[in-house]
Amino acid sequence: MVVGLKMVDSIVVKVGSKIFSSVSNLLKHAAKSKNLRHATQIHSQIVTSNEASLGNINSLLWVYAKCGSIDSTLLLFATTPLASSNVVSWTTLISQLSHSDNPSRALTCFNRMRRTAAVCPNHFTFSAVLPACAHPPLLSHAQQIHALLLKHGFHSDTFIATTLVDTYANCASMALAQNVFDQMPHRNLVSWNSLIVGFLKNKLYFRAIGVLRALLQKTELFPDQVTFSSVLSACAGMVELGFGKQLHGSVVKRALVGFVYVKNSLVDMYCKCGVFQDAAKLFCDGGDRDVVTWNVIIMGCVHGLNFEQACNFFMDMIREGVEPDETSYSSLLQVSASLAVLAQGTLIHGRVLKTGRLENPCVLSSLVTMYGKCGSLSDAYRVFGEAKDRNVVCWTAMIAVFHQHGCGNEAIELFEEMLREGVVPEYITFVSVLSACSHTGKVDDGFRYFNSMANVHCIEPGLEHYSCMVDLLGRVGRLEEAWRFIESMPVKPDSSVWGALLGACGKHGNVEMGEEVAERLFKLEPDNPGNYVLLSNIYTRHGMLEEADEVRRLMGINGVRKEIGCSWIDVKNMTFVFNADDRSHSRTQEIHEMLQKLKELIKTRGYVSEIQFATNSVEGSEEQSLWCHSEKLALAFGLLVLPPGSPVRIKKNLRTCGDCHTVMKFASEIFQREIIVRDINRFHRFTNGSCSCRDYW
DNA sequence: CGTGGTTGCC
Repeated sequence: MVVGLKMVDSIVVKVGSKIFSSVSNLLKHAAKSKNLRHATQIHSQIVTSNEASLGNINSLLWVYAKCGSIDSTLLLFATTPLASSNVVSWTTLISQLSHSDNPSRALTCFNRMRRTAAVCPNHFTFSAVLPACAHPPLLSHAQQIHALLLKHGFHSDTFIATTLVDTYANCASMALAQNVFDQMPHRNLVSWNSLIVGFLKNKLYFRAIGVLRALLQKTELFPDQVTFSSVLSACAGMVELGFGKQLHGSVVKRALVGFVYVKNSLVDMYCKCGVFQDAAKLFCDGGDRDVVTWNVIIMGCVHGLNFEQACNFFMDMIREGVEPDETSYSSLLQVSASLAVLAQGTLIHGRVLKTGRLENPCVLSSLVTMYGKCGSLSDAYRVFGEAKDRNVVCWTAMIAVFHQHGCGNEAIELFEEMLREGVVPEYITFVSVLSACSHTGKVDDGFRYFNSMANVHCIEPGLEHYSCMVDLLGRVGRLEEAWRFIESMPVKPDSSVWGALLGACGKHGNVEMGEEVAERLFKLEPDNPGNYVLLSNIYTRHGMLEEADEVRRLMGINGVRKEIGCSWIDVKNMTFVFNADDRSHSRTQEIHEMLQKLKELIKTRGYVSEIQFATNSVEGSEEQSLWCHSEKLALAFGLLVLPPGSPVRIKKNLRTCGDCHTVMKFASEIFQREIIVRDINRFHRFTNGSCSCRDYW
């Protein structure tokens, strides 16, 4: 805090209780406190007292850099001719620009320095400018600077060559990085670590481990905490528990577990490898923890679907006085989304706003997804629409939300808008877009987008995309084409691809193909009850009851059980859970009376029970078993206890059944209620007798 | 040179 500025012969300033008598001390203090106001005061004093020596100007440039004020730096530079002929001044400017939001200005400056000012770069200049090209689109600039530093003879400088390895790695050019590394006459541990980190950043985990092996075999160097936190991260990426445990041993032996970076990597490695107990043991070892340690363990819970435990850790974290950061909020939003608890999600949204964290792209995308998964399309779209910066993940999230809510056309329109805005789509974006095409029956558009993946966007389609295409063809009944499409795939079809085709066979009642596809699926995933149910339903619909029974027997032989249908509904602050055939609720009597009344009402309007959905029931009692489905029980309860006119929100653990879907449509009209059913993969919003999914799910 | 992170088909 500047208490007073007093001019004597030289500058004397009282800062707090300390007296500073030289410009250089003043500047040091300003740099340390990052006080921009203080710096500008010194600036004007330097100018008025004629102390604008090159040394002072360069120090001041450095202080402005510390304060992060690019405008001040540029102004000082422009108004001081002395600086424009000095390599230190230029280097300070370039370094600051390299680390700014728009690093390409550092390159412009670098070129101006050489061409216009004819100042020769030194090795500080090279290490300042290289980070400015550390992005894939700027690879050619990195190569130009590489050529230049070869000309200046700096390539054998260990520090510069290491910076170059890092730069090429950040340009996603590991071949070039490796080449520079191989030609280095001397390598220190930082050089080795840079190469490891490079492979790590480019997800070439196996190569990162390979570099560690070479480091151990070929050199006398000792890997340090940076080495270990990086290779552990590679193990986490590979889900390689065996080697990860070995590394843990080395970490203990070398007494590096006290470094919080190393510990965090270890905890994360155990979480990602699915051994949460080992992660928790390490987490609780009494050593240092920081916000990342907490985030890692919280994400570990989310990964293991232990949502309640994730919330408990989050509360412990706050109790221990650790301030949650963007990652913490993003994880908690994922919890709210997974549990579809809108109230909790909204609470976190408020907290995010209060702490000014909506700018963060991860938080933003998680928030959009949370509202989507909690059933509020309008809130998701509002958050998306009001966002300032939207990256491809955020767009992808919104596209997916539209799709989950049955708005396939809107999803596709949004994708087109995204392309018009110049946002580059990625792998997952196409999963949602192709699914949207499938659900809206847009076969030609689907193929156009599918082909554009490789041809326009350089994305190799994966199994997820192939499944979408099979679904796309299968849904509109082009089953033979779908089969041929599978045969033409360059990769081996997996259960998701065959599963899409079996679903289509079910929808279109193709017994022969269904049998053939189901046989493959029974081999690929004998434990998945869905395939048995689908085939059995195909048989039932064709009156092939013996064959249907045979499939049920096969299920028994293979020890596969159909998951019990379960629906739940929130009333005030209580959650009421209904299993199929549930008679445990105290108001069961009223619930069944309500259902009986509903059945009679809708029968007069043309409802015929769709008994093919009555699986697992004794012949003759199919209709009765249909009316004991969990979502119907939850609906009846909701109609009984919720105030008239308020929406009925039901969540279900499985796909909703066709008969229930029909009943919900009728009920929404008769009771003039909005009924929202979230099943395992989408939302059904019933209003006035129709569903948002347009009966296509 | 270093830990954690957002989005998905069915």
